[in-house]
Amino acid sequence: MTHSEIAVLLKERGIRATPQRIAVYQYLDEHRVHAQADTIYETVVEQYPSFSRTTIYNSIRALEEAGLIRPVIIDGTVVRYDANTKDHGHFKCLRCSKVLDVMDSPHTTIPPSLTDFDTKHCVINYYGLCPGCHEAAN
Amino acid sequence: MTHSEIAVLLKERGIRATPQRIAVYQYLDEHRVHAQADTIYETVVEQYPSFSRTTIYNSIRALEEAGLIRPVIIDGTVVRYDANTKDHGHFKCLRCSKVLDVMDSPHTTIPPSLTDFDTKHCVINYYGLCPGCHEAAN
DNA sequence: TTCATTGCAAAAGTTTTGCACGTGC
DNA sequence: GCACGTGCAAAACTTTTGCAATGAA
Repeated sequence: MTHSEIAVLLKERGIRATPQRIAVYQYLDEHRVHAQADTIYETVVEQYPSFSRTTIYNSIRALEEAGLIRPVIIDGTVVRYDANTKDHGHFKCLRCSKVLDVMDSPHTTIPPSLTDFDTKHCVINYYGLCPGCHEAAN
Repeated sequence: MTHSEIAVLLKERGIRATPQRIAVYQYLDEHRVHAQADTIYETVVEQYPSFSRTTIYNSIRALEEAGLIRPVIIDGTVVRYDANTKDHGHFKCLRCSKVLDVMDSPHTTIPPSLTDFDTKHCVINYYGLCPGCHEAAN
């Protein structure tokens, strides 16, 4: 996606299209690796040397509130981000720590115990060994 | 559970029964609130004033490796712990941040895209408003 | 007795905050 | 032009590490 296409997207969602927000969104859209804030920072700062970590966090929050990116909570202690906003699950390899998308995770129904709750969404995380690590472990 | 019952449990699982580990396990067993490390610390330090934060983290790791407690990853940036080791899901209220057990979450099957993976386990997290917060929001 | 565990202090890693300056619309 | 966003520095918060002293088995 070009900068101007992303700018249109941001304005459609009601947020200002600053170069920093565009760079963060572009990074996440092109690198589907579920990066954490500091990884995004290290890449985009090469392009915009004045970029600060504060701005990464600000931009992430703005994009998240606008519904353009989603947090991926699968690893204690860090929040990763994903530009894939379709409902999907994640797999985390317990050996190499890679986080992969699981696009065909089952559609779950709301369990009876949550009938009085206003459940907005549901996420499924899988943990185990990826094919490469599984082989290496033998 | 008494201290000596917990001591037996720890030894059965092959780890030393120190007073600190017993206190951490007892806290988690009695307070099913999915506490994070520092919350456990603040409570048990009243009982054992010499208790340090390092020991909380050490004890948690030992109990987790022994399979007596489980991490609950539902909230970015912090790891919570649960003495309920039966397979179950969690619900997080987006307003009051409370984390509740969901004992009747569906049993999910491994999706086709993970057939070459060695999937050890799977967790389901629900996000939304709890009954109290849902009512308060109207 | 012996080796695992504890507790202190210090550091590392991630995220937040306050405030002056800059900029998109 | 004005409100919103950025960038710096400093702080807050969670977790990890090194090491000497302690204690469970």
